[in-house]
Amino acid sequence: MHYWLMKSEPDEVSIDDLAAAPGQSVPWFGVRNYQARNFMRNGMAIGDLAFFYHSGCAEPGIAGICEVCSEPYPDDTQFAPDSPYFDAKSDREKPRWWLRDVRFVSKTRYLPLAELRRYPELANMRLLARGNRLSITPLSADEWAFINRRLAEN
DNA sequence: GCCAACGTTGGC
DNA sequence: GCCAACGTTGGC
Repeated sequence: MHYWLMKSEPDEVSIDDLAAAPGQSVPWFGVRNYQARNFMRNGMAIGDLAFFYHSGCAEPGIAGICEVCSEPYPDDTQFAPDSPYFDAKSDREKPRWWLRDVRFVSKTRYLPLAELRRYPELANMRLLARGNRLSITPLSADEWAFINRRLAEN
């Protein structure tokens, strides 16, 4: 079992959108970074849990929890010329970009990035590393447990 | 294989 | 809107 943090722009897919989706699950489309792709394709397993993080908004932070619920498969948007995620260099024989489906688990209290930064226990968290831009990052079991305790407060 | 230029991410 | 940091591209 591994733990993850997955960023989504709430304008595109928010935690509420995930909860309202058919089957309460969505394909995690649009990842165009090899490291993040490798985490999804090779690092994840069905049943892994992830924090659902809102980024690119006024106050970024953790908004809920989701669960990996499919094996990896090619991201369709890479083949759609009218999609912002279209990749002309990918082809169906050998797709570049892979994704998994994630399913809604719960909505949490909103835990802002600024609060995450205040906890010394999270000093080594990948998300908080200087200049980090990865949209999918792993968490240690300790980090996962610590954040869950903070979420249970208030 | 190096590295400069460029485009993108994402917090502020 | 700004800009620091990063990943990718492509010329050499």
